[in-house]
Amino acid sequence: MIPVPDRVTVSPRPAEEDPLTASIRDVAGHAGVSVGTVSNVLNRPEAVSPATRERVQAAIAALGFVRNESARHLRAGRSRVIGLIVLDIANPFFTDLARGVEEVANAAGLAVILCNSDGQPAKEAAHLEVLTEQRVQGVLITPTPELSAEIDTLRTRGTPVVLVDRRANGPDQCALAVDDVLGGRLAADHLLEAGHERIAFIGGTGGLPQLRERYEGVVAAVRDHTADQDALTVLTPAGLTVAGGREAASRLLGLPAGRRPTAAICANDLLALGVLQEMVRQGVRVPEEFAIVGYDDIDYAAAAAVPLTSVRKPRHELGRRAAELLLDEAAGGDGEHPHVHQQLVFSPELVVRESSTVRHRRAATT
Amino acid sequence: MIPVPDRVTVSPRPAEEDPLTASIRDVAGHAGVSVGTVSNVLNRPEAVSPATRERVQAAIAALGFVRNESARHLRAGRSRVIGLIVLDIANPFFTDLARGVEEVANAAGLAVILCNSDGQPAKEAAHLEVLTEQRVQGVLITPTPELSAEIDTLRTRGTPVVLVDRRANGPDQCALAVDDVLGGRLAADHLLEAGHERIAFIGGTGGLPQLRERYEGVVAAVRDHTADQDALTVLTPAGLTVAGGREAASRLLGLPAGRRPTAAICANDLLALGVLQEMVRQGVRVPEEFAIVGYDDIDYAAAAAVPLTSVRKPRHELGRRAAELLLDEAAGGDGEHPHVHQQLVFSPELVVRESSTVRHRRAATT
DNA sequence: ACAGCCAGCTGAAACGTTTCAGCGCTGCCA
DNA sequence: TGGCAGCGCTGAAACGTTTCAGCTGGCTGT
Repeated sequence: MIPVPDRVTVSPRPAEEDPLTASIRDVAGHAGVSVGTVSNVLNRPEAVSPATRERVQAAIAALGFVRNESARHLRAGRSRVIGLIVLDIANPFFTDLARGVEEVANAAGLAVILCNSDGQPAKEAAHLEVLTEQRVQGVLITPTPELSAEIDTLRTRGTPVVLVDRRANGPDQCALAVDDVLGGRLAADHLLEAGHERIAFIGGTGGLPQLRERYEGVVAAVRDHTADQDALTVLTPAGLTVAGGREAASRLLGLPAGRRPTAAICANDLLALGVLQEMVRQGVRVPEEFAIVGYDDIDYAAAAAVPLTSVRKPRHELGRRAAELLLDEAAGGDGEHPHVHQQLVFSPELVVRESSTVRHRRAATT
Repeated sequence: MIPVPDRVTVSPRPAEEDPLTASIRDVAGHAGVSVGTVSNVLNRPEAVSPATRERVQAAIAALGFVRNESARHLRAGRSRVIGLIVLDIANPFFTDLARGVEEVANAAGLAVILCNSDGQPAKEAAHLEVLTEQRVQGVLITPTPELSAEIDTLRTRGTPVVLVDRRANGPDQCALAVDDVLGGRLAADHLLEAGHERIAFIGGTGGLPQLRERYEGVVAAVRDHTADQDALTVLTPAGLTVAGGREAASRLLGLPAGRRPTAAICANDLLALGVLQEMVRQGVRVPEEFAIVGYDDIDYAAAAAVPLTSVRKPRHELGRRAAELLLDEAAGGDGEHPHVHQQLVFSPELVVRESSTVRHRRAATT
């Protein structure tokens, strides 16, 4: 025998409406309708008669009611948030990318949780954990070198994950990459054609696949051009930062003049800025005595001591398209067609500025 | 007569555990305990016997269970997210600030939703609305010029709002500001003492209070130094960006040589970089023919064509302290003392580099 | 006149947690 | 030996939504 209360009072909160956090129930009470009707006004206004609708809207305004997303999400099963994990929030490449993501997400009514992994797998994992707890609709990530198990875990839970500036391992996931082999080749060809015979690649050969690709492109171009084994010097900086570039440059300057490269290709623009800064500080004239090519073409590349030649990536577009793919995957397609995983590869383009050209061939700055 | 079902089945989900989204109930079933016990393992592990605890933890691992933050928040009444709204995500000043915020928030187990208002009140309002719906624990904001009504609304709801890089209107709220009058004065004094008699202030006199303060500091310093009414020229750039700086510089160069300033104080470093870039492009030597002082001392200031003299603000520290104040306010104090609203004012400091000094007085670059 | 239908609304279940009253058991003390 | 405290656990309410079956009353068509 199940005991049944003879009368159930459904008003645990005081009749007095609490202005701090009015709920849909308070609105219903205030407007003299049921909670279901208030919900309809919010989500399917056309299903409610104009008179009632106005009454409810007046109550909403009077009480300052704002939907509780957590409750909404709990019931509806899907949240209105996406996550974005980048490698270095201080790198303008990623803020430009983030801007593109935010534009698309906001237009779709979604909030973006922007996380910074600083290239550390532990931080990345911690952020993924938080995003999982938040049950985000999807995650955009520029991952650390090893694709972590956490990413797969998230995907098996059914949360879409789109890789950004990184190739997918297989066809079962969306990814947006840039053809960095081409990028490296463009940079090297440019320097080799200008007559440089010894080139440095600053960025190392391991670590991030994006960097390895750039290195491979450089190697291929150099090999096509010369048989000299010493034509290419590789330096691995401490970090992909301005400071890392400065330190690499001073190492270059420590080489005996005969073996010292006359130009450097840097794995990103921050490194290039650091190299430039150190060269100028040591009295080395750029580009006359030393040419520099950067990568990413961040806005500061054009504003540098000597405007930097750089390999441009469509960072804003990368962000926008990534967000669009994520939303499409999260929605299961666009209504007509089911979602199909795409692996997009963008082509970079070389932007020639003064840092790699003799003054009389000076290019117009952007 | 209320109809009563003769038997209520409480198992709407299949007995088969769904690996996609195991709930606390699935874990309880798997471990042979009640949901309350699972919750205790998660939140008060010391209240559960070791044997049971291990059994539950094994079930959690086996099912890949991850807490649902929405449900947790709904019940507990407080979310584990804070919001940060900045004026320009592309400005490194704000990313450094964001980094400081994230450090503190992550250490406290909170996620940060980073929003970009782009200086537009409408975007700011939209972001505040989303953050309200998310029931964030608090909001850090560098607001657009007019403190919007939405901010007050949020505060009356009981959500802490801390103003960042902005003075509070009254003592009833936390705010962290920088003494920008002092900053403007430092910059102007530096140039005046170096012998400059005509100075430009690039940044306008209205708009953001931070900029107005910088302007006031400059005005005060100039007035202390000379009675010449024409000693100060004010330019209002289209935006606080590199492009805005370039455009302002070309306007300066359009002035008749006799009235043209010999130095500029820029309201931020992006403007200063733009001015520098345009000057160099037009063949004006910096600092010999034209001196430049920036503001914020972002990392790129030191890496510029001519390393920029700039007014340094403690951006990382600003972010950290802001987050700490917000957390303290959200927690209602530190346990011993109740929260007291604080209005912190940081002092900026002038970092002299080459852009404002003749070469032989060259300062060491950072 | 009556069946049938529809628009417009109500009321309750369900989402996944946390919290808390309460229950049974063990061991201690009087 | 009986009472009682405390440990470890259970079970259900509650958080604020959305969703959906179902109710009511007015209108239409025959």
